[in-house]
Formats: sequence, structure tokens, C-alpha cells
Amino acid sequence: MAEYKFADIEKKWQQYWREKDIYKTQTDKDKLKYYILDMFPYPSGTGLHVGHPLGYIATDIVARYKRLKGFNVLHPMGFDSFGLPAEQYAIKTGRHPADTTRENIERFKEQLCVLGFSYDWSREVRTSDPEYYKWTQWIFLKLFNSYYDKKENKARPIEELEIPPDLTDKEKESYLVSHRLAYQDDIMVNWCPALGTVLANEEVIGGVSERGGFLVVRKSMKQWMLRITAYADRLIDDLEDLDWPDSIKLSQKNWVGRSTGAEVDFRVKDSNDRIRVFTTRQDTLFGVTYMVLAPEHPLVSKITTHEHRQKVDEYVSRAGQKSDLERTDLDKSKTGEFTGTYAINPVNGQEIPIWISDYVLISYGTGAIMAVPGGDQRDFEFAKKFNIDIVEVISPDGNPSETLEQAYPGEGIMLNSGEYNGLDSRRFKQVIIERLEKEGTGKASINYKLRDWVFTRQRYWGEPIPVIHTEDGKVVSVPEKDLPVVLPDVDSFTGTKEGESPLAKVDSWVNTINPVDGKPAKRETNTMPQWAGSCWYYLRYLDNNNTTEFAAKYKTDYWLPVDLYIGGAEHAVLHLLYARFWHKVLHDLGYIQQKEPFKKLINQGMIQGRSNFVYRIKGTSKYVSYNLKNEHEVDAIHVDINLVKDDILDIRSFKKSRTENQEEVEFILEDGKYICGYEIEKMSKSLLNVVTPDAIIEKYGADTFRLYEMFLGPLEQSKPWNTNGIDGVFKFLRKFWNLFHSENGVFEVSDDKPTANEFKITHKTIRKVQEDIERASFNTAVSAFMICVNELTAQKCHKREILEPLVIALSPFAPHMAEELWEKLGHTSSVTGAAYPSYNEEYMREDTHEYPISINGKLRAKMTFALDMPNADIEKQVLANEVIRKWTEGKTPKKIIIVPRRIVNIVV
RNA sequence: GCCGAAGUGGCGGAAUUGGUAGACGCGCACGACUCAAAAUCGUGUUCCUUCGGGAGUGUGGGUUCGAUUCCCACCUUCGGUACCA
Repeated sequence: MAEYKFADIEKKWQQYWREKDIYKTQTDKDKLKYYILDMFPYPSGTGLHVGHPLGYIATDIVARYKRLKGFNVLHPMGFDSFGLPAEQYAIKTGRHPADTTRENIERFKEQLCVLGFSYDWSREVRTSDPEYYKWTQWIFLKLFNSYYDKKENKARPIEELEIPPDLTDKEKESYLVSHRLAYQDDIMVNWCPALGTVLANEEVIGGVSERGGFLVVRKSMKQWMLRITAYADRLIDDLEDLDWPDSIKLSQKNWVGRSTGAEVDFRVKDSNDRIRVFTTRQDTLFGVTYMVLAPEHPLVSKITTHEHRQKVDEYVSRAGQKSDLERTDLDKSKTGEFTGTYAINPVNGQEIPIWISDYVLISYGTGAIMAVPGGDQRDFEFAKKFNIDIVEVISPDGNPSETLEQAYPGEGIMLNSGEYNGLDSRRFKQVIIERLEKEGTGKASINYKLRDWVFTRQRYWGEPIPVIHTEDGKVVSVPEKDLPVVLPDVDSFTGTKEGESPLAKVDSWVNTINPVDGKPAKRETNTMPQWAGSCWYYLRYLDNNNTTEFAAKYKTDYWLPVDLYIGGAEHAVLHLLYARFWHKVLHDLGYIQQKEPFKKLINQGMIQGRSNFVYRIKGTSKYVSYNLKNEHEVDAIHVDINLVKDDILDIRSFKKSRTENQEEVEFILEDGKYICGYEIEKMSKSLLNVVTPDAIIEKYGADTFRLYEMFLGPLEQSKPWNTNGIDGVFKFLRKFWNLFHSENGVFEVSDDKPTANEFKITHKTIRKVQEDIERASFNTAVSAFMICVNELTAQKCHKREILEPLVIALSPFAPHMAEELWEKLGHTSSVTGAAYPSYNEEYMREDTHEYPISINGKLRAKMTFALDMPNADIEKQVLANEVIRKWTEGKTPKKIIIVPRRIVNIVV
């Protein structure tokens, strides 16, 4: 029996690849390129767990396969190394984030190398490296110094912006600010006093911080914003040509949230004020029975009558104190106050009351709505509660309903709408806009859910924003030659109580001079969010040592777009939307030819953890086994899965791990064992369910690990981690190995001519594997190899002409073993330089086919016919068949369906 | 609530264009080797069965000669989203 010494083999070839620079990529214009990208990891302190490599293995297989197919492949890797965890760790321990980040990266790299990935490490990027974030800052300045030209529908340098004449200096400045793609504004943010920073929405869960669970409040603060809303239409429309999962495209569309409708002006009674509303249902204008302003709407205090002022003021201040969570709680009933004032409905002149309520959001549309209780469920509930009229203006058939139990939000036929009664509501939508436009009370309009991007964090461990605040209150760019603005060393990583970044405490860094006039000035102390670095890393890989440009034009021209991008679905919206936005800005400014960065996108599923639980009886140190826990009041506690095997707890180790007094710890067992409960959850250190690849690689090797993660199921599907089937994959590799070795372990491959059957097996496999890689179906590719090896083993085939092509075909999946066998076959250069074997249809051709013969769709017999046999002959033979005759019982069949190469079906 | 994905043996999963459901692997059972065990190899393995056959891809209907695949309604699980006018 030949021994498959994976540990030696893998070490040997990893060293070979490193020493010979096998995976170094050149920009070679004469070759077809293929750019394959992984979402780069955040280098956390826990290292790589088994979920990380799933996508990386898939891309590595494709990268190796494409090389064999003759492509010039770019397959780089880097680290998203700015971010909150490193900073939190620094606050706790005082260790500098730069140090811990570097250590974590080293560990990640080591783990990635052990898995045998074919990255070109000479192109590695780290977002926290000053040579990298110099260009992140440079791009920020491009945004700062550009505006969006709505006519040409693209970004242009701010110098080209036509500024209205006769503006004062101050007006000119604010005109510029209102056009720049990066600008400052006062907005409501999630402020977490305990962490001393603003948090992104996704970092706030249920009103408290995701990390630590500290209270988060809403606070108005001056922040940098990026004008992503200027790109709303293009971000939707350009999705069309992308080869992305439909679900991701849809999420992005929904996130941008384009809705078409109309803006309508309602005159305030006895006043010159107008309230502008946005509606998608201008066809329900005749059903408007009241209006609602958001509590923050600027007109609220102006129009509120003396009589109602106190109650309205109270409502406004109460609404301001509510957390987002309270305001968006859908279960609560509607609240609101009447302002005492009325508006005039522009289509029928009716007077309608103006209310305020927090179900109208200041941040969407115009912050005011026309309320149509007959057509909108929210308005309906509000009207019911405050006894406001409900008018039905659309019904499915144009007849009024007897009772109105709820709003009818659908399309239909108009009623109670004056001269428009009987019109189809879809048609009326158009008609009414024409009338509003003619009368000057409204116009067609498009609204977006997408907001401008809040681009500042009050943190240390991020890119400094490269601008300078002058004495006279202006903001100027740091000159390009002075980039990067490097993070200063600090003693303390916490921000100030007032909500300033830790950088604000570093006077020597903050105080600088205005590059324009040399007067004293101050640096911006906020830093960029973690998304910034990942917005453009795929560009830097192309030219990571360039000191004069973010990447040379001829390199971006050649390599872009990314041909295949694989990563987790959790980045469906934010990262992918932000990166597309930056890409389009760079495209508009002429730096990049292509309008989209990522041509094909695949989301790999999440590998979940299987957590184990023990059950402690409340207030005691007694632990009760899973099936007895219902007899007690218990707390379920996560237990480290390393102390559990097959859901049975290792009681002794568990006892040692507890902090309680060990004498007091007791167990209530069943059948002498302590059975743990389990749950499938996210794999995470805090849930004690993390599995690292290390132990598995030690036991089975990296090739087995790679193959097993692929064999687990479809790449896109999420699945809990288990190692139940890993033996099967390991056995397969050993059998493959054995095909090249005699029974006593000596390498032995013959030059005998293969049989037709051996050719057929091999060529079928080569074709199947190729097709499966092309459609990212890696699990079925692995099983195709298994079938092939099983058959060749049964044939005792040890022939070079069969085995050599299979080594090449397997090399993307199990590169170490492939290299070893390739060398043993007598080759002196790496298998990565081989060509993917072509398959010959001739070998697979079949002259006959075994047809399933079914009667009324039920399989009854099988018969083999020549493929060129006429249908009439097949029919005759089928009907003559004994089994078939038994089933037809002499009856004449109504119909016989013969599908060549498929099936014969007899209908009786 | 809305949007999306998915429900197939004991388990992970396969069936690519509507054409033999359960490939491949795990597990399990039996056998070989062994003093024995492990490892390895071989055979079997959807369920029910009166051994003729019958049922079967979440449930109920439909289209079709034929449905895991297409259509309608519903149930369950997972993910996203949250009063978006």
C-alpha cells in the first residue's frame, strides 16, 4: 500500500512555489487576461476559521483552472486592516493597533499559505499602510474637488463649475459646498457616549451598540458626507449588464429605492405658504382628507395656531427625544397633533386639516405627506384614531364598497373624483400630472430612498481626512504632494466627551498651516469609515508599488473589470454600492475606462457554527443534562465545543474550565452521561463554536481540506460546519494516489495503450470537471473525480495516457498532490504551466442507448436500441417485449412517445 | 408586514433544456482480512409490502404522454428590510 504523506508533500511544494515565484503575474498585453478577486479579510485576532477559506478555495480553483486554459490570471490578496476591533483592543490593552494588526496579518498569511493558495503576494495591499491610504486620501480629494454635472450626467472638476456672478465670498463658498461630491453638513448621527464615537447604522442593534451593548443616542453633529445620491440612477441602471445574482441586484435597487410619482403643492389657507409633498399616488388626490408634517418640518412652528401651540410643541420635543427604535416600532398606534391650520387641495379646493405626526419622516421626500386614508393603510389607521374623513377614490370595479375595513392600495377605477370618475387609475395618474403642470401646482418627480453617505468616524484607527480648516472658516485640500496625511502616534485611543476624534487631542498634529496663505490652521481630526479602504483595493492590486499614481492607466485598461468576484452576501449592498460609486467617479474624471468594477459576482454561503449548550439550574451550580432540563428552571449557557464530543460533555474538562468553586459544581446525568443541547448559529468566538482549519489540515492535509469544503454542497448555500464526510474525500485522494503506485508503494505507471472504456471514463471526467468549474459547481466536480477514480481503480488502470491528463485536471483542486505526481511522472516544471487537457467527443460517442420503457409514465422495463434505429422498429420491438405485453394486456396503445436518447413512453 | 432564498433517504447533497428521482460521499448492516480490535477491502442500503406490487422530492390543486423541474394557493425554515408616502 502506497503511503500518501500529505504533510511532507504540502510543505515541499509550498516552499517550491514561494522560492520559484510561481504565481507572480505580469501585465502582458498579448495574453487574454482574467482578473479573479476575493473579498479581502479583516485580520481579526482569532485568525482564520473554517468559514473564511470557502470562497478563497473556490477562487483558487478558478484561478488555477484559468491559468491551465492559457489566461493571464491575476489573483491577489490583501487585508482590510483599519477598523474598530483593533482600536477597541488598543483601548483595553494599550497596545498600538498598528502592532496588533501586523501580528494578525502575519498569522492570517501563514494560514492562507498553508492552504496552498496561488496568490501573487507581491501585490498584497493593506489598507492601513500609509502608502496605500495615501491614495484613499487622494481619491477623497478628487471627490472634494468635483461636482456632478446634471446635464452631462457625470462628475467634473470643481474648477469647471459655473458660479453665478455677484456672489459674496461666503455665498460662493456655500455654493461650492452645495456642489462638491464630498461636503460637510450637520446631520443626526448615532452617538455612543460610552465608546466615544459615532456608529454606523449597521453597528447599532436595537438602540445599543453592537459591540459592548452601550446605549446609543441621536445627536446632531457636523459630518463629512459623500454625494452618492447624484449617482442614484446610474447605480440602478448600470446593474442591467452585470452578471450578478438577481437577489443582489434587487437589494441594491431597493436600497437606492427609486420611486416615480409627483410633487404637489398644497396652499396653506389664508397664507402664502405652500406645503410641497411627494407622492407616488397622485391618482388618489381626490381622496386627500388631511395632511401630515414631520415633527421636524420647518413650517410646523410657523403655521401652528396659538390655540394648539402648547400641545404641538410638546409633541415635537417628545418626538425629538425618542430613539429610532421607539419611532419605528410598527406595533405602536399612531400619534399626532392638529396644528389648527388648514390647507387647500389643489384639485378640488377642499379645506383639509394639517396635522403633525412622527409616522412622517423628515428624511424622506419633502418631510410632508398628503394623507389618503382610503388608499394607504397608515393614513387609514391615523384617520380612524382621530376621526378624520375617509373617502374611497379607487375600487377594483369602480363601485363604492359598502363598508371600508381597511385601505385599498391597489389600482382600479376612479370614483368620488369629480369629472374623472370611471377612468382607470393608471391612466388617471398621467392625466392628473398634466393638469397639475398646467396649473402650476405640481409636476412629475422621482424620489430616492438612498441618502448621502456619512463619511466620518470619531476614531483613531482609520484614514485621516486630508483637509485643513483655515482661520476664516474655510476648508482647503491638503496639497497632493503632502499626502499621505499620516496618523500621528497617540497615548490614548478614546475620543473626547464632546464627540471629537482621539486625534483632536494631539495638538502638535492638529495645528498646521494653511497651504494657501501660510497662516495658522487646523487639521481635520475625523477619520474615514472602514468602507473607504475597501472601495478601491481592487485597483491598487494592479499596480501596488506605484508612487506617482493609484495605478497606471495602461494597467487598469488591461486588467479591468474584475472578471469574477466572490464574497459573502453580507456585503450585498454597502460595500458593493460604495465601490461602484467610487469607481464611477474615477471613470467620470477620466482615470478609468470601464464604467463598472465587477463583471461577475458570486456570493458564497456562510459556514455556520454548531454551538453546544449546558443547562444550569437557576441560582445554583447544578448542571442538568439536556433531556431532563424541562424539570427545572434553567439558564442555557454556551459551552466550548472543544469540551464536547457527539453532544456528550467531557465533565472533567468542563469542571476545570468553570470559574465557580469546583467543589460546588454538580451534574444531573442521564444514562451516566451529560448530554448537551445544540443550535446552529453564526460561527463566532463569543459563541464558543469556532472551528479553525488547523487541526483538520494537520490530520488530513490541505488538499483534503480544500476538496472537502467544496464537496460540502453548492458554494452559494449556507451550511453548518461538520466533518462527517471528510473521510470520504481523504479516501478519494488516497485512491487517486494509489493509481500511480503499485501495491508495495512503488511509483509505477505503464505506457500501455488504454482501452476504449478507459478513454471514455477519462474524457467524460475532463469534460464534466471543466463544465462544472465554469458554472461554479465545485461539489459536483469533486464527485465526478470520485466516480472516475472508482472506475479506474476497478479497471486496475495505471496507464500514463489516462492518468497524466487527470493530474492536470485535478491540480486546481488538490495542487500539492498534483505537483508531486506531476514530478513523479517525469516533468521538471510545475504543473501550473501545463495546459488543461482537451477532451475528445469521439471517445464518448455511444452507438446504443438503454431506454427506460414506461407505460403511462411508470417505468416497466429497460431495452437497448441502436441510436440510428427508426422509431417504427423501436415501437415494434417494444410492443413485442414480454414484460410490456403483460402490462398492455393486448390493448392497443393510444400513443407511443419516443424521445431519442431519453425515453419511450406508452400511453394506454 | 414587505422583499429574497430554500424545503428531496438516517445525514450532506445530485438530477445542467420537462424525460430512468436519490449520482457522489457519510452513516448503518453484513461479509473478508485479524487471536481480537482499529484500519482497509467487498456487498447491500428511500419507505411500505400479502413479494404481485404500491407509495414517494414541504402541503393541496393544475398543465402535460411524462413534473424535483412549469403555473396557482398555502405551510415551514433561513437571510435582508422596516411607517420610504
